[in-house]
Amino acid sequence: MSPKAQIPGIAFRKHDHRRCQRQLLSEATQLCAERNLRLTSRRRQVLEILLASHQPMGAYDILAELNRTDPDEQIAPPIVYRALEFLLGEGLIHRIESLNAFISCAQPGHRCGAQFLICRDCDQVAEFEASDDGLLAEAGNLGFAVDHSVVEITGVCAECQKHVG
Amino acid sequence: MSPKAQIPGIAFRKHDHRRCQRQLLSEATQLCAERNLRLTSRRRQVLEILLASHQPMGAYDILAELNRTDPDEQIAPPIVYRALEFLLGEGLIHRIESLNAFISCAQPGHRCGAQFLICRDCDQVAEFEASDDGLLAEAGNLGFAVDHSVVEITGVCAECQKHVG
DNA sequence: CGACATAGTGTTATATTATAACGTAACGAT
DNA sequence: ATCGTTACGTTATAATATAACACTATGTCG
Repeated sequence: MSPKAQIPGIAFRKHDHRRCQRQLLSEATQLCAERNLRLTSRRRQVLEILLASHQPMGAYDILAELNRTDPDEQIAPPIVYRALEFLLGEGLIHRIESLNAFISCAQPGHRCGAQFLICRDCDQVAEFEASDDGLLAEAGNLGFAVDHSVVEITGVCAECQKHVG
Repeated sequence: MSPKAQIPGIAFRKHDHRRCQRQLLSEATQLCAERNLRLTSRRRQVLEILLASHQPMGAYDILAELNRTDPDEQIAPPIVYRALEFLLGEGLIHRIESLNAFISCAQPGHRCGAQFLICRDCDQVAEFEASDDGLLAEAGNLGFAVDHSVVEITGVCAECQKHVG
Protein backbone atom coordinates (compact mmCIF):
# COMPACT_ATOMS: atom_id res chain seq x y z
CA MET A 1 0.00 0.00 0.00
CA SER A 2 2.89 2.34 0.60
CA PRO A 3 3.58 3.98 -2.71
CA LYS A 4 7.34 3.88 -2.49
CA ALA A 5 8.10 0.74 -0.61
CA GLN A 6 10.67 -0.45 -3.11
CA ILE A 7 12.59 2.77 -3.36
CA PRO A 8 15.74 2.60 -1.30
CA GLY A 9 15.65 5.26 1.31
CA ILE A 10 16.27 6.45 4.77
CA ALA A 11 12.97 5.58 6.27
CA PHE A 12 12.34 1.99 5.41
CA ARG A 13 15.13 0.15 6.98
CA LYS A 14 13.77 -3.31 6.59
CA HIS A 15 10.93 -3.87 8.91
CA ASP A 16 7.73 -5.81 8.97
CA HIS A 17 5.61 -2.95 7.91
CA ARG A 18 2.24 -4.55 8.38
CA ARG A 19 3.16 -5.52 11.88
CA CYS A 20 4.57 -2.10 12.69
CA GLN A 21 1.42 -0.48 11.40
CA ARG A 22 -0.81 -2.69 13.51
CA GLN A 23 1.36 -2.04 16.51
CA LEU A 24 1.18 1.72 16.17
CA LEU A 25 -2.56 1.67 15.66
CA SER A 26 -3.01 -0.38 18.77
CA GLU A 27 -0.77 1.95 20.73
CA ALA A 28 -2.86 4.87 19.53
CA THR A 29 -6.05 3.15 20.58
CA GLN A 30 -4.71 2.43 24.00
CA LEU A 31 -3.30 5.89 24.42
CA CYS A 32 -6.66 7.47 23.60
CA ALA A 33 -8.39 5.16 26.02
CA GLU A 34 -5.98 6.16 28.76
CA ARG A 35 -6.53 9.81 28.05
CA ASN A 36 -10.23 9.34 27.81
CA LEU A 37 -10.36 10.57 24.26
CA ARG A 38 -12.40 9.36 21.36
CA LEU A 39 -10.46 7.84 18.53
CA THR A 40 -13.51 8.01 16.30
CA SER A 41 -13.70 6.18 13.03
CA ARG A 42 -12.84 9.28 11.02
CA ARG A 43 -9.81 9.91 13.13
CA ARG A 44 -8.80 6.32 12.92
CA GLN A 45 -9.27 6.33 9.16
CA VAL A 46 -6.94 9.28 8.79
CA LEU A 47 -4.39 7.78 11.14
CA GLU A 48 -4.51 4.51 9.24
CA ILE A 49 -3.89 6.25 5.97
CA LEU A 50 -0.83 7.92 7.42
CA LEU A 51 0.37 4.72 9.04
CA ALA A 52 0.00 2.88 5.76
CA SER A 53 2.86 4.75 4.18
CA HIS A 54 4.96 6.04 7.08
CA GLN A 55 5.60 8.89 4.73
CA PRO A 56 4.46 12.47 4.62
CA MET A 57 1.17 13.16 2.90
CA GLY A 58 -0.56 16.42 2.19
CA ALA A 59 -3.99 16.97 3.66
CA TYR A 60 -5.46 16.76 0.19
CA ASP A 61 -3.69 13.49 -0.52
CA ILE A 62 -5.35 12.07 2.55
CA LEU A 63 -8.62 13.53 1.43
CA ALA A 64 -8.24 11.90 -1.96
CA GLU A 65 -7.46 8.59 -0.33
CA LEU A 66 -10.58 8.83 1.82
CA ASN A 67 -12.69 9.61 -1.19
CA ARG A 68 -11.08 6.85 -3.20
CA THR A 69 -11.76 4.12 -0.68
CA ASP A 70 -15.27 5.32 -0.04
CA PRO A 71 -16.64 6.71 -3.28
CA ASP A 72 -20.18 6.89 -1.94
CA GLU A 73 -19.60 9.85 0.27
CA GLN A 74 -17.65 12.88 -0.85
CA ILE A 75 -15.58 14.18 2.02
CA ALA A 76 -14.60 17.85 2.24
CA PRO A 77 -11.34 19.36 3.51
CA PRO A 78 -12.44 20.44 7.00
CA ILE A 79 -13.10 16.86 7.97
CA VAL A 80 -9.54 15.91 7.22
CA TYR A 81 -8.08 18.97 8.86
CA ARG A 82 -10.06 18.35 12.01
CA ALA A 83 -8.91 14.78 12.26
CA LEU A 84 -5.33 15.93 11.68
CA GLU A 85 -5.70 18.55 14.37
CA PHE A 86 -6.79 15.94 16.87
CA LEU A 87 -4.01 13.55 15.96
CA LEU A 88 -1.41 16.30 16.10
CA GLY A 89 -2.67 17.40 19.48
CA GLU A 90 -2.25 13.92 20.87
CA GLY A 91 1.17 13.44 19.35
CA LEU A 92 0.03 10.61 17.12
CA ILE A 93 1.22 12.37 14.02
CA HIS A 94 3.56 15.22 13.18
CA ARG A 95 3.39 18.06 10.77
CA ILE A 96 6.37 18.56 8.48
CA GLU A 97 6.36 22.31 8.15
CA SER A 98 8.69 22.53 5.22
CA LEU A 99 6.52 20.16 3.20
CA ASN A 100 3.08 21.23 4.35
CA ALA A 101 2.55 17.59 5.05
CA PHE A 102 1.73 15.17 7.82
CA ILE A 103 3.39 11.97 8.91
CA SER A 104 2.60 9.35 11.51
CA CYS A 105 4.66 9.51 14.64
CA ALA A 106 7.17 6.75 15.15
CA GLN A 107 6.89 6.91 18.90
CA PRO A 108 3.45 7.98 19.96
CA GLY A 109 3.18 8.75 23.61
CA HIS A 110 6.70 10.07 23.88
CA ARG A 111 5.60 13.64 23.91
CA CYS A 112 8.98 14.84 22.81
CA GLY A 113 9.76 17.13 19.96
CA ALA A 114 10.54 15.27 16.82
CA GLN A 115 13.38 15.72 14.39
CA PHE A 116 13.21 14.85 10.74
CA LEU A 117 15.59 14.04 7.94
CA ILE A 118 14.08 14.82 4.57
CA CYS A 119 15.68 13.38 1.46
CA ARG A 120 15.12 15.64 -1.51
CA ASP A 121 15.97 12.84 -3.87
CA CYS A 122 13.64 10.01 -2.85
CA ASP A 123 11.30 12.26 -0.86
CA GLN A 124 11.38 9.95 2.08
CA VAL A 125 11.37 11.30 5.57
CA ALA A 126 12.84 9.72 8.65
CA GLU A 127 12.03 10.68 12.17
CA PHE A 128 15.25 10.52 14.05
CA GLU A 129 16.30 10.72 17.62
CA ALA A 130 18.67 13.56 18.01
CA SER A 131 19.22 15.53 21.12
CA ASP A 132 18.11 19.02 20.51
CA ASP A 133 18.81 19.55 24.18
CA GLY A 134 21.54 21.99 23.31
CA LEU A 135 19.16 24.12 21.32
CA LEU A 136 16.43 24.01 23.91
CA ALA A 137 18.91 24.82 26.65
CA GLU A 138 20.10 27.87 24.76
CA ALA A 139 16.53 28.99 24.27
CA GLY A 140 15.97 28.51 27.98
CA ASN A 141 19.04 30.59 28.79
CA LEU A 142 17.47 33.44 26.88
CA GLY A 143 14.44 33.17 29.14
CA PHE A 144 12.35 31.68 26.39
CA ALA A 145 9.65 29.21 27.46
CA VAL A 146 9.61 26.54 24.81
CA ASP A 147 6.31 25.07 23.64
CA HIS A 148 7.29 23.21 20.58
CA SER A 149 10.32 22.79 18.43
CA VAL A 150 10.56 22.13 14.74
CA VAL A 151 13.71 20.49 13.43
CA GLU A 152 13.73 19.54 9.79
CA ILE A 153 16.94 18.73 8.01
CA THR A 154 16.88 18.53 4.25
CA GLY A 155 19.52 16.79 2.19
CA VAL A 156 20.30 13.51 0.51
CA CYS A 157 20.02 10.23 2.34
CA ALA A 158 22.76 7.61 2.34
CA GLU A 159 21.01 5.36 -0.17
CA CYS A 160 20.42 8.14 -2.65
CA GLN A 161 24.01 9.27 -2.42
CA LYS A 162 25.10 5.83 -3.60
CA HIS A 163 22.74 5.83 -6.53
CA VAL A 164 23.53 9.30 -7.74
CA GLY A 165 27.22 9.62 -6.95
CA MET B 1 1.51 41.07 10.09
CA SER B 2 2.00 44.70 10.69
CA PRO B 3 5.17 45.73 12.46
CA LYS B 4 4.87 45.84 16.21
CA ALA B 5 7.83 47.95 17.12
CA GLN B 6 6.46 49.13 20.46
CA ILE B 7 5.55 45.76 21.79
CA PRO B 8 8.18 44.44 24.13
CA GLY B 9 9.65 41.31 22.74
CA ILE B 10 12.52 39.08 22.05
CA ALA B 11 13.68 40.60 18.84
CA PHE B 12 14.10 44.26 19.43
CA ARG B 13 16.66 44.52 22.08
CA LYS B 14 17.25 48.22 21.90
CA HIS B 15 19.13 49.04 18.80
CA ASP B 16 19.38 51.90 16.39
CA HIS B 17 17.05 50.36 13.93
CA ARG B 18 17.51 52.84 11.14
CA ARG B 19 21.23 52.39 11.32
CA CYS B 20 20.97 48.63 11.45
CA GLN B 21 18.71 48.62 8.46
CA ARG B 22 21.08 50.81 6.45
CA GLN B 23 23.96 48.61 7.45
CA LEU B 24 22.29 45.41 6.34
CA LEU B 25 21.22 46.92 3.04
CA SER B 26 24.73 48.02 2.36
CA GLU B 27 26.07 44.59 3.23
CA ALA B 28 23.59 43.08 0.83
CA THR B 29 24.65 45.44 -1.92
CA GLN B 30 28.28 44.64 -1.42
CA LEU B 31 27.65 40.93 -1.19
CA CYS B 32 25.81 40.94 -4.51
CA ALA B 33 28.57 42.93 -6.10
CA GLU B 34 31.14 40.41 -4.91
CA ARG B 35 29.08 37.56 -6.23
CA ASN B 36 28.43 39.35 -9.47
CA LEU B 37 24.70 39.29 -8.96
CA ARG B 38 22.13 41.91 -9.71
CA LEU B 39 20.38 43.38 -6.72
CA THR B 40 17.77 44.94 -8.98
CA SER B 41 15.40 47.58 -7.78
CA ARG B 42 12.58 45.08 -7.31
CA ARG B 43 14.78 42.85 -5.26
CA ARG B 44 16.05 45.75 -3.26
CA GLN B 45 12.50 46.96 -2.68
CA VAL B 46 11.48 43.62 -1.25
CA LEU B 47 14.58 43.39 0.89
CA GLU B 48 13.99 46.90 2.21
CA ILE B 49 10.44 46.05 3.17
CA LEU B 50 11.67 43.07 5.13
CA LEU B 51 14.50 45.04 6.70
CA ALA B 52 12.08 47.75 7.74
CA SER B 53 10.43 45.50 10.27
CA HIS B 54 12.96 42.80 11.08
CA GLN B 55 9.91 40.71 11.51
CA PRO B 56 8.35 37.93 9.49
CA MET B 57 6.01 38.97 6.72
CA GLY B 58 3.89 36.88 4.43
CA ALA B 59 4.47 37.18 0.71
CA TYR B 60 1.12 38.86 0.34
CA ASP B 61 1.91 41.35 3.07
CA ILE B 62 4.99 42.32 1.13
CA LEU B 63 2.91 42.51 -2.00
CA ALA B 64 0.43 44.80 -0.28
CA GLU B 65 3.24 47.00 0.92
CA LEU B 66 4.64 47.28 -2.59
CA ASN B 67 1.25 48.18 -3.95
CA ARG B 68 0.64 50.65 -1.15
CA THR B 69 3.82 52.59 -1.70
CA ASP B 70 3.42 52.58 -5.44
CA PRO B 71 -0.29 52.74 -6.21
CA ASP B 72 0.32 53.46 -9.88
CA GLU B 73 1.41 49.96 -10.74
CA GLN B 74 -0.40 46.90 -9.51
CA ILE B 75 2.11 44.20 -8.77
CA ALA B 76 1.16 40.53 -8.93
CA PRO B 77 2.32 37.66 -6.69
CA PRO B 78 4.95 36.10 -8.96
CA ILE B 79 7.03 39.25 -8.84
CA VAL B 80 7.24 39.08 -5.08
CA TYR B 81 7.90 35.37 -5.02
CA ARG B 82 10.71 35.73 -7.53
CA ALA B 83 12.39 38.43 -5.53
CA LEU B 84 12.02 36.31 -2.41
CA GLU B 85 13.50 33.34 -4.19
CA PHE B 86 16.55 35.33 -5.14
CA LEU B 87 17.02 36.76 -1.66
CA LEU B 88 16.60 33.34 -0.09
CA GLY B 89 19.11 31.85 -2.46
CA GLU B 90 21.70 34.42 -1.47
CA GLY B 91 21.02 34.06 2.22
CA LEU B 92 19.80 37.62 2.56
CA ILE B 93 16.51 36.51 4.00
CA HIS B 94 15.10 33.39 5.60
CA ARG B 95 11.85 31.59 5.31
CA ILE B 96 10.04 30.74 8.53
CA GLU B 97 8.40 27.48 7.57
CA SER B 98 6.01 27.29 10.45
CA LEU B 99 4.63 30.74 9.65
CA ASN B 100 4.76 30.67 5.87
CA ALA B 101 6.61 33.93 6.19
CA PHE B 102 9.88 35.59 5.36
CA ILE B 103 12.30 37.55 7.49
CA SER B 104 15.49 39.43 6.79
CA CYS B 105 18.66 37.68 7.79
CA ALA B 106 20.51 39.12 10.73
CA GLN B 107 23.87 38.03 9.41
CA PRO B 108 23.89 37.98 5.65
CA GLY B 109 26.94 36.35 4.23
CA HIS B 110 27.29 33.87 7.04
CA ARG B 111 25.88 31.06 5.03
CA CYS B 112 24.98 29.12 8.11
CA GLY B 113 21.68 27.59 8.97
CA ALA B 114 19.56 29.87 11.05
CA GLN B 115 17.61 29.16 14.19
CA PHE B 116 14.54 31.01 15.27
CA LEU B 117 12.63 31.67 18.43
CA ILE B 118 9.01 32.46 17.74
CA CYS B 119 6.91 34.05 20.45
CA ARG B 120 3.29 33.07 20.09
CA ASP B 121 2.25 35.93 22.30
CA CYS B 122 3.80 38.97 20.66
CA ASP B 123 4.44 37.26 17.34
CA GLN B 124 8.00 38.45 17.28
CA VAL B 125 10.74 36.28 15.95
CA ALA B 126 14.38 36.30 16.92
CA GLU B 127 17.14 34.74 14.93
CA PHE B 128 19.46 33.20 17.46
CA GLU B 129 22.85 31.66 17.42
CA ALA B 130 22.58 28.17 18.71
CA SER B 131 24.85 25.37 17.82
CA ASP B 132 22.87 22.82 15.99
CA ASP B 133 26.18 21.06 15.50
CA GLY B 134 24.94 18.16 17.56
CA LEU B 135 21.97 17.66 15.31
CA LEU B 136 23.95 17.99 12.13
CA ALA B 137 26.59 15.63 13.43
CA GLU B 138 23.97 13.01 14.19
CA ALA B 139 22.54 13.42 10.71
CA GLY B 140 26.04 13.00 9.34
CA ASN B 141 26.55 9.83 11.35
CA LEU B 142 23.53 8.39 9.62
CA GLY B 143 25.20 9.08 6.31
CA PHE B 144 22.86 11.90 5.54
CA ALA B 145 24.28 14.76 3.45
CA VAL B 146 22.78 17.91 4.87
CA ASP B 147 21.69 20.72 2.58
CA HIS B 148 19.70 22.88 4.81
CA SER B 149 18.35 22.79 8.32
CA VAL B 150 15.23 24.33 9.72
CA VAL B 151 15.10 25.03 13.42
CA GLU B 152 12.09 26.91 14.69
CA ILE B 153 11.25 26.99 18.35
CA THR B 154 7.85 28.26 19.36
CA GLY B 155 6.99 29.44 22.83
CA VAL B 156 6.74 32.57 24.92
CA CYS B 157 9.55 35.08 25.10
CA ALA B 158 10.92 36.46 28.34
CA GLU B 159 9.12 39.79 28.01
CA CYS B 160 5.75 38.23 27.38
CA GLN B 161 6.15 35.89 30.32
CA LYS B 162 6.46 38.93 32.57
CA HIS B 163 3.38 40.59 31.18
CA VAL B 164 1.16 37.55 31.29
CA GLY B 165 2.34 35.83 34.43
C1' DC C 1 -36.04 7.22 30.46
C1' DG C 2 -35.51 11.80 28.28
C1' DA C 3 -33.85 16.46 28.06
C1' DC C 4 -29.74 18.70 28.02
C1' DA C 5 -24.83 19.93 27.16
C1' DT C 6 -21.03 18.92 24.57
C1' DA C 7 -18.08 17.05 21.14
C1' DG C 8 -17.78 15.48 16.71
C1' DT C 9 -19.21 15.51 11.85
C1' DG C 10 -20.99 17.33 7.42
C1' DT C 11 -21.47 21.08 4.05
C1' DT C 12 -20.83 25.40 1.74
C1' DA C 13 -18.22 28.96 0.79
C1' DT C 14 -14.05 31.40 0.88
C1' DA C 15 -9.38 32.82 2.50
C1' DT C 16 -4.50 32.27 2.06
C1' DT C 17 -0.32 30.82 -0.04
C1' DA C 18 2.13 29.61 -4.22
C1' DT C 19 3.18 28.50 -9.13
C1' DA C 20 2.61 27.59 -14.32
C1' DA C 21 2.85 29.52 -18.59
C1' DC C 22 3.88 32.79 -21.73
C1' DG C 23 5.13 37.29 -23.50
C1' DT C 24 8.08 41.64 -22.98
C1' DA C 25 11.99 44.35 -21.50
C1' DA C 26 16.72 45.02 -19.88
C1' DC C 27 21.40 43.72 -19.84
C1' DG C 28 25.78 42.06 -21.32
C1' DA C 29 28.83 39.91 -24.55
C1' DT C 30 30.57 39.44 -28.98
C1' DA D 1 23.31 45.53 -33.81
C1' DT D 2 21.97 41.27 -32.73
C1' DC D 3 21.77 37.56 -29.94
C1' DG D 4 21.51 34.87 -25.72
C1' DT D 5 20.32 35.35 -21.16
C1' DT D 6 18.25 37.07 -17.08
C1' DA D 7 14.73 39.57 -15.01
C1' DC D 8 10.11 41.46 -15.13
C1' DG D 9 5.07 41.73 -16.08
C1' DT D 10 0.50 39.53 -16.63
C1' DT D 11 -3.07 36.16 -16.56
C1' DA D 12 -4.82 32.34 -14.84
C1' DT D 13 -4.98 28.67 -11.70
C1' DA D 14 -3.14 25.28 -8.31
C1' DA D 15 -2.48 23.93 -3.58
C1' DT D 16 -3.23 24.57 1.20
C1' DA D 17 -6.25 25.95 4.94
C1' DT D 18 -10.20 27.90 7.60
C1' DA D 19 -14.81 30.32 8.82
C1' DA D 20 -19.36 29.68 9.68
C1' DC D 21 -23.27 27.23 10.48
C1' DA D 22 -26.36 23.12 10.60
C1' DC D 23 -26.82 18.46 12.03
C1' DT D 24 -25.71 14.07 14.67
C1' DA D 25 -23.89 11.24 18.17
C1' DT D 26 -22.48 10.63 22.90
C1' DG D 27 -22.35 11.06 27.67
C1' DT D 28 -24.77 12.73 31.95
C1' DC D 29 -27.79 13.95 35.34
C1' DG D 30 -32.38 14.71 37.11
